[in-house]
Amino acid sequence: MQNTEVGKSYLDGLNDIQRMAVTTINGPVMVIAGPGSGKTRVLTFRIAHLLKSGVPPYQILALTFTNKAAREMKDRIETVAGGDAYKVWAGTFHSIFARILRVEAHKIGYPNDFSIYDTDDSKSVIKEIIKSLSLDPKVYNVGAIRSRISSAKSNLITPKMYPGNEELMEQDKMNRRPMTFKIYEKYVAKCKRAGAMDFDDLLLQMFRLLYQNPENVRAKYQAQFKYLMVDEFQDTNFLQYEILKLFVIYDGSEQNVCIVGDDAQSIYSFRGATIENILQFESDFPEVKTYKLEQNYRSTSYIVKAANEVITYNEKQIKKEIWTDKEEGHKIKIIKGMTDGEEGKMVADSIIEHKNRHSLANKDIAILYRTNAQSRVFEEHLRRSNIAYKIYGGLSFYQRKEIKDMVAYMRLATNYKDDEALKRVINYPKRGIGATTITKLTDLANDNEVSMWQCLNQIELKPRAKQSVGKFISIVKASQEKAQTMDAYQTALFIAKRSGIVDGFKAENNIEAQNRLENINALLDGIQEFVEDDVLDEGEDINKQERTLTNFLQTISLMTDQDKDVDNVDTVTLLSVHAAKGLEYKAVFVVGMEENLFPSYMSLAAPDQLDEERRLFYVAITRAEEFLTLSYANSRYQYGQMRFNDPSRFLEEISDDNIEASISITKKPQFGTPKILGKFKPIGSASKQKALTIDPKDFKPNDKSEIKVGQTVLHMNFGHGEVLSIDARKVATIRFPNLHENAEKRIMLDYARLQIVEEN
DNA sequence: GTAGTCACTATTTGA
DNA sequence: TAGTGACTAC
Repeated sequence: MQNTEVGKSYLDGLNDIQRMAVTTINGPVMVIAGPGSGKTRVLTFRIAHLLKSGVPPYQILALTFTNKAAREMKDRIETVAGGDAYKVWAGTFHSIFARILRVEAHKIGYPNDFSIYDTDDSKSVIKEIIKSLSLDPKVYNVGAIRSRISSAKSNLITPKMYPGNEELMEQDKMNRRPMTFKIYEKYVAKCKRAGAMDFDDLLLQMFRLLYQNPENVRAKYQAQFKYLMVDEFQDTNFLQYEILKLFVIYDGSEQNVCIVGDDAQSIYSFRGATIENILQFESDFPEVKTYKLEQNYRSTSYIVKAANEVITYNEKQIKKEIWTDKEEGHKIKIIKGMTDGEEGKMVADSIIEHKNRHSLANKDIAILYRTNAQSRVFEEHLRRSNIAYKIYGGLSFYQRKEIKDMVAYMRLATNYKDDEALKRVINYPKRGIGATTITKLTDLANDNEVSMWQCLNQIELKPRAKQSVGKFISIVKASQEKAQTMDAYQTALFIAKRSGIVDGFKAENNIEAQNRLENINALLDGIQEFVEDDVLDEGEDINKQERTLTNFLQTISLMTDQDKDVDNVDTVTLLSVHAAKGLEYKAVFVVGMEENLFPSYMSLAAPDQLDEERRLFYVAITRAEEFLTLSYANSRYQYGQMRFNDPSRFLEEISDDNIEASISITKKPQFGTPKILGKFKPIGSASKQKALTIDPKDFKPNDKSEIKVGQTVLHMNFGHGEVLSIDARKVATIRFPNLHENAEKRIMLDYARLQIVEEN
């Protein structure tokens, strides 16, 4: 195809290197894209360019890591290319593969309606296995085993191969978990029996599907996907790369594959991502053309310089230096607090200052931290300063109990073998099926190596239990029938009623039940929307598959809370550095810049991991467009006790030229100062401060006997609240206006620490 | 079978 | 500290 035939206007906005990366569409291409270098632009324009060059959209496969990135890409392609751009196969690895597996799964022995097990489901399965093998659950830590299994899968090590791998076996022995291989074996068998795939399976089974079916499957998809693109390639693991190769490397392949990534932003090695893939790519595709995008369009020069300085401390890296032609801008600010509380206050104050002085909106501002647990202090001070904020991370909608319960019923309706779903709701709402019955059931299922559902009719039970089980069976059967005859919304509505979940909440009739009910309604609304989307037709996304219940379940299980629609409320954003990747803000606060925290203490021993922390810091600072503030505290509460940390080594890696002069870093820790925190604080100053902030040292809880109805009290976490009632068991209902609208909490006076602020 | 209590433990990131 | 899971008492 000649460029001249193609409308050129969209290429005009690109710099030379970007344009090369966009227009080199034949053969393998590698784009190393520094932060803010227009990576997404290149990807989308490249796809647009393919389309305009006459490539049919369904021949293009673009893989990303997050739904958000995929959606953004799709939206932008449509703007640039229009037409049937939505037919491009763009999505996350997991969602694209799930989509293919829905069609092909039966060829590798799974039902096409397979369930998708989330992390909780996997853990629950593993837990049961550990128990059944009579292993000590303290030694055999569920989380550790799960990640062990996950990484085995990601490296294509099957349960059969595992015991033969000396390195793995040796590691397990050292960790006193020599039976890990056995758990792995049972885990895989159990998931298979349940007709379920976990997240890793979506990749692994995709690989198996292609690998084992060279003629009738692999060839088909090789022929279909003529142009492949992978975003954030540095985050791919071994398995993902192997799948990519199955798509691209074969006799007669044109090898039109383009990977985009930045080794300096590789921050997911803990979950199996390996930079090796980038190096490997160069040797697997010797013809590769490499383009380095080094011009940064995002940040002002002090920030760019600081980023470059920091990253040079890492030894392993693809040589590159980002640069900008933007003005120098503002130097980087460093804030130091005595305590984490003070750090929070200072950051909140600084945010106000930024807003006033530089007329920034809330949404221009983000607070980035290493661990989600750090968000609390900042929430508190933002709330006190009346700054609207939102937090990424934490419990997402689909992780709420009532939602998971509903989803479990829906899963059973589409895949009766789904043991995890069955266990979740067999006695929910309570219908008198107790531990004894469930144990019998699991034992029988395990002994016969079938799903629990298949045993339901066969276990011998006392009449009462039998009746209860019968009730459950009839609910599920009825739901299954509905699922086959009605649409997803009708089915869900039916389940909500027939299961008794809705009635249960209605009967409870308190605020919490009310909330849960609302959540269920929100879920139902969501399903309805999902169903009706179909009617709109000429839709936008490729996930416009049939609007079945199965597909709805798939969509939500692959969704994360970062996929929540970003509503247009003007709020400050609080999020972990990991979650911030790919985002940008005018003003960024990177907080908790302390040794043992950032870098995390888990990383200090291993140089590799320390490098990853540094890349993480690199990602953090390059999120900032104009203002970058780094903060730390001399002491902070961690795990319920006061800890003292040195300022982060990363702070010293930025040269003074780029840092605002007024504050210099205390290089030596000052252990002496905060030792006797709060003990001798004059009483007068306490009341003055308390309206703005709760410092632990100003918090003087009253005895539970003094708490009375009508008082205004102060709670360390929830702030001010009004005591509405106290019942006989000394449980107080307190309304905390600061939490969210009319949030009422039931607080046990025996345990809570409350300070009386006003008598009434 | 359930609710309530107690003790323990985990402390990183997330699809 | 807070969240969870096991245990105990009804």
